[in-house]
Amino acid sequence: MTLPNDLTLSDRTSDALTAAHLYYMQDLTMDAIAHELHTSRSSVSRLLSQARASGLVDIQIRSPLDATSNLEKVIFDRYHVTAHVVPVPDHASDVDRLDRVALSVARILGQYFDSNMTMGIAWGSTLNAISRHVTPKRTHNSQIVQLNGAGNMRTTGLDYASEILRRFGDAFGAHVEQFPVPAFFDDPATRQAFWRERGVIRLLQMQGRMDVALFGLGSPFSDVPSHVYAGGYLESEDFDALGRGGVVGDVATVFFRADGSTDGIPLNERSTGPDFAVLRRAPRRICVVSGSSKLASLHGALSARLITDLFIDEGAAHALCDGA
Amino acid sequence: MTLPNDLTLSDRTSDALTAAHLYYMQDLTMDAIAHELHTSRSSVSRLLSQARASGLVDIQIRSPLDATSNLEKVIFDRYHVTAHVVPVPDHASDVDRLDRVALSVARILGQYFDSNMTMGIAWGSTLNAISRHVTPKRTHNSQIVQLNGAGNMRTTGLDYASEILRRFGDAFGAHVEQFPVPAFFDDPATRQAFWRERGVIRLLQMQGRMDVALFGLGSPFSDVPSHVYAGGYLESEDFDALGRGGVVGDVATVFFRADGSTDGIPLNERSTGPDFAVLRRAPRRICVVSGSSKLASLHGALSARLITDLFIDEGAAHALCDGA
DNA sequence: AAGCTGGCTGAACATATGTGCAAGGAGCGG
DNA sequence: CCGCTCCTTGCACATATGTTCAGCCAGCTT
Repeated sequence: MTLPNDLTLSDRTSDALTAAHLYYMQDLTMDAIAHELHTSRSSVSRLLSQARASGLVDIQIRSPLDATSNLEKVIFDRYHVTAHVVPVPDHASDVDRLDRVALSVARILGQYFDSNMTMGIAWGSTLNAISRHVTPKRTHNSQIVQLNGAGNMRTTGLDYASEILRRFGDAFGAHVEQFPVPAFFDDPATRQAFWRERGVIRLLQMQGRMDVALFGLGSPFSDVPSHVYAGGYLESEDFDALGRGGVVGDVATVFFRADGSTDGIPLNERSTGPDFAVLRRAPRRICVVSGSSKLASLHGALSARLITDLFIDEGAAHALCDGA
Repeated sequence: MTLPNDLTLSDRTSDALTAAHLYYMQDLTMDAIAHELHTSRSSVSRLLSQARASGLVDIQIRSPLDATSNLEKVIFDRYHVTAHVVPVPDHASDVDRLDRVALSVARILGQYFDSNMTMGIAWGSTLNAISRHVTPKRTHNSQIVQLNGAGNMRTTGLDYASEILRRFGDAFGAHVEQFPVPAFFDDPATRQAFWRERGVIRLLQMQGRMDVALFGLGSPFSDVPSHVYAGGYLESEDFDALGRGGVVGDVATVFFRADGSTDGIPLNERSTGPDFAVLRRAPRRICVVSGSSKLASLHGALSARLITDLFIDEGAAHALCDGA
């Protein structure tokens, strides 16, 4: 029994690691582990929880060809996008769907993000849900950058967006770069002026260097409007203009039509989200969708080639495949 | 006995995959999953067992720096070998140790072996124990090749060795190449003759192309003699000769001294195991050791530079570090 | 068709695991 | 030194999971 307390790791983490090894690699019962670690069974249970929650234990599903993979294959063939279909029962509510897709994304995200990488992150109910579950993974010299501003007439949006960003930053040990601007400027000229600020330029350059982008979809005219549309960011006249312009959705507050085009949509001139050309520079662009109400929006985003990896609930995936 | 799963996946496997996803990715309880899959909770329990046993679910421990890693670091610094120290309680019996180390190796082996690879495998109690637990992993165009013959005066050894090989082959979907010769020829000349046979040459060439070699250690003069020394492979005169020659152990029935040298050991002329020069050609050479009685043998194997990756129980690891 | 076999199922039971809670201990500021 | 907070622990109980067993069904033989 050596007790040398080494500088690197706390006793607790070390015990958690040993416990995890004994439990997952050697199939001991918690009782047996408790005995080996000279502690109580409950403590072992807690150690293991911690080990899982802190990402010490990494559980993956190796999917050779599963039920959902038929859908995944169809989607790939049709849209050239790597799909991850999340099984969800038909009767699940929209909130359920969102939560369950988000949990799956949160669990798997570590496989996409690593040291020395930059990840761009949007905000909204989808990202919020994901952020609450991200499985931690230690990385070095990596960065999280906010894709679009979150302020509006009533709030700076900092509380909401920065909380989301912070959760990702904590989980990956990454530096977080916030974007403290409103979601939309009132005047396009203000935006242009801002965009000449050195601090802003630095952030935009960072967006240009993204390795991974993570975003949900906005869907203005569906039964379940997204955060942007319900949060007081848009005036009713803006809303009307979107309708007239044939807009079907947005990614990071940049709006697009069914064919994926963004030109001539006035609101985009005032938006702080990244031009799609910038977004498309990221080699991996992960889009998370739950609920069939976002289908029109999804079609648009696919046309705009915004997506390389799609996480989607089973129902919506079916709708996507059947629909077109 | 047939493994039909090609394009279509059996319902059962498909369900297992879905269940695994729901259980491990979405944290549903088995009860909830049973409900979604329209089956009973017990069936879900069984599905999940199957999913784990068949390698559909892959659980890894991401070890940043754990308790055992002190030892691992010391071993690396001193011997330039990547060590995996398996935690085992001090009071564990030798059988326990072997089993637990073997289980750990079996679980992690899939990380070393992949499609289009060739793995060389020895036989003995260690390999036998490992073979009983290998976690399956689907690979293509990969091969398992037997390192040394297993026959002796009484038996062809095929039952024993081929059973071990078969288990690995099944687990990885790999082609198995057996080596149907005795462990030791009676006359060196017979061996030389055999080695000119085309079939044997093919097998030896295969050994020369190994990507991974997996072996335990023999230890002739310890309290717990290894399979080779107790199985009727050696005459007592052979045994005496080993003692006089300063032999401390063997790998795949090729004997070596404390300094790692093999020259001038008569028995090696009759052995069917691979020359160490051949063995060392494999980029990864995984040695599995349990129990401190193999320490002398281990030192010799380290001197001979036979090992790149070492799996060892905690007690033996301590002894290794304290000893020298 | 009857009889057999082997594999699968869910109910009931046996274990194993998760959690609320009260108690104890370390750190800290009076 | 006290009294406070915050964190940890193990117990006891509540849940969740694993396993046994009898019954069922499909496929096959007679």
